[in-house]
Amino acid sequence: MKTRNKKFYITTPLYYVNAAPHIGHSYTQIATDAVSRFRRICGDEVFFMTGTDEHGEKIERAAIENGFKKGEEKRFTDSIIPNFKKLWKDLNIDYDFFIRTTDDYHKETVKFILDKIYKSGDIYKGEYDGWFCVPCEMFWSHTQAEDKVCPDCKRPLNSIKEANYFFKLSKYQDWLIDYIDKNPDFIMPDYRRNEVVSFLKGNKLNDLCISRSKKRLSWGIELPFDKEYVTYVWFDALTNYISGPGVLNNKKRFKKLWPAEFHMIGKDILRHHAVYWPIMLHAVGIEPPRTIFAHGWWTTKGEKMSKSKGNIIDPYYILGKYPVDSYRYFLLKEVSFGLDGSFSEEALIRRFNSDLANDLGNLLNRTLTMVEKYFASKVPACSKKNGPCQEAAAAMAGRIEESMDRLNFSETLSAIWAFINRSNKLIEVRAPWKLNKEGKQDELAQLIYELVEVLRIVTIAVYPFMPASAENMWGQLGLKDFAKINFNDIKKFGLVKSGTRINKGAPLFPRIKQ
RNA sequence: GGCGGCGUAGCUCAGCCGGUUAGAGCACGAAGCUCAUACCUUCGGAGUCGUAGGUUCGAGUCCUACCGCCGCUACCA
Repeated sequence: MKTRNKKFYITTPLYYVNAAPHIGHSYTQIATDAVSRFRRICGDEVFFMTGTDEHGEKIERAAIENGFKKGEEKRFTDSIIPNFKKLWKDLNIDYDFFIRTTDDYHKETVKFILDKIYKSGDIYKGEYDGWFCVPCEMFWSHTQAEDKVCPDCKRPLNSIKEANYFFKLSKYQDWLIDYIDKNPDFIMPDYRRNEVVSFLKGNKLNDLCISRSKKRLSWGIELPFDKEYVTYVWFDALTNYISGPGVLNNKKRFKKLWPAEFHMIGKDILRHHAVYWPIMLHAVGIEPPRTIFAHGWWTTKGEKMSKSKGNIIDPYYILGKYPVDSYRYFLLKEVSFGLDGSFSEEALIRRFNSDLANDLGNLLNRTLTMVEKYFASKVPACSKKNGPCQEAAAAMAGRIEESMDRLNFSETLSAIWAFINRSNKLIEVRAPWKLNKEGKQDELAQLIYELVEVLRIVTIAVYPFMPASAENMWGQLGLKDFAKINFNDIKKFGLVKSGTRINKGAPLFPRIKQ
């Protein structure tokens, strides 16, 4: 187990704001939020940063398409940001800091880093050699355009040679291979690390073109050493991870937060994070982040989601039909984090009904009903406060800590559900309705008290995944100070005071009829 | 083509260094119970563990070949 009560810096990618957020964006956010909430209730000082990537050709073009004039790109991105922020709010994403690559301190940081690398000699002027599609105004590399036609529009390409600035990736290739070898947790899951390693060992790295001529693109951060160019968007965007905490403008905070514990990303942008980014940092003498975790994609009916196929899942469509926590739960439970998953409403409903309604919701409901019927809505007193339930809770706590360190959310949830199901079984075995009939009040009180405690514990355990439902449960149990819940209280038994008046409400997760 | 991975019950998957009758969840069938959201609990069925060989006293578990599927093989966010 990693030590707790520490700072914990975690990031999501900066989302490109040329289109509306989709299921993939929401997946990264929800996963990151679950980790952050877990760490917070463990006592860590969490800094969860997310934000938006706003420079580059595609933004410039999207601005024009949306009726903005050249030079008004920032107004365009300003108009898009609220869509993202609103979705994060609706998904209960509790981030600490929102960074935009158009923020001044960020732009200054990018220039500072570029300047530093330029002066150290790792950026040099060379010649970019590739293809250009005039109608699309798009650059394509030789490997992208093997047929010499535009991969987008299929029209013939023009060969282009242009002076540009390059960053010496190649110089640090051996260093990176060695670093990954010595830090096996740097890239997770391991099958992704293997891919990166085999790529690094099998190819001589080409230097990275980090400039774009203003003749074609002006919407970007100007190179500090040449006014004729702006910065390549990836170089710009990656820098956010250090500009946000304040490498330039808040050195104290930066010093405390860096290195980041996790960069959460989708598998499609692993290369940039696992190769370019650590080399950029190394070139300026900053150590790499601890772990880059690349998660998988959601497919529908076996197909990758894409705009052209028209099979993209809109998070708002789901939120319009199902509770937010059913969506959060589904995404984190359905697959082992890292692998691809198959998304469908049927699967979501199945999970909801069997796990949330039948197992958890029903356990809460039946327990509260018994407190109501047998003890006039007040939690009964009990004499014995340790036993099998406590042991089971402690075992669960260990499994949660272990699996959360590996970001294996589905395993964490399985551990919690084993505890829930154990409790449903306990009710069958002890048959409280029988105890009641037979007038065995002490035994009945003991059992009901244990069940209330179990639910208190479960509430804390599910909180990182389903914060809204946890708050609801906490309230129904008649407990106070929800904001102060603490993971360590999972390991303690007997915290609920006898006499606490429960506050039974509507079923937590009403079954969805198909 | 090269490197890596996968192919186990209807579905989704677990099976670590090879060792008693191959597991889980969901789905399905039966019984029990009544505190509960037609819920919960118990029991049950079915799998030649991709194919063919090999190593071994013994192989989903190691080796070889083949079939099928997937990922990576750079500068596009």
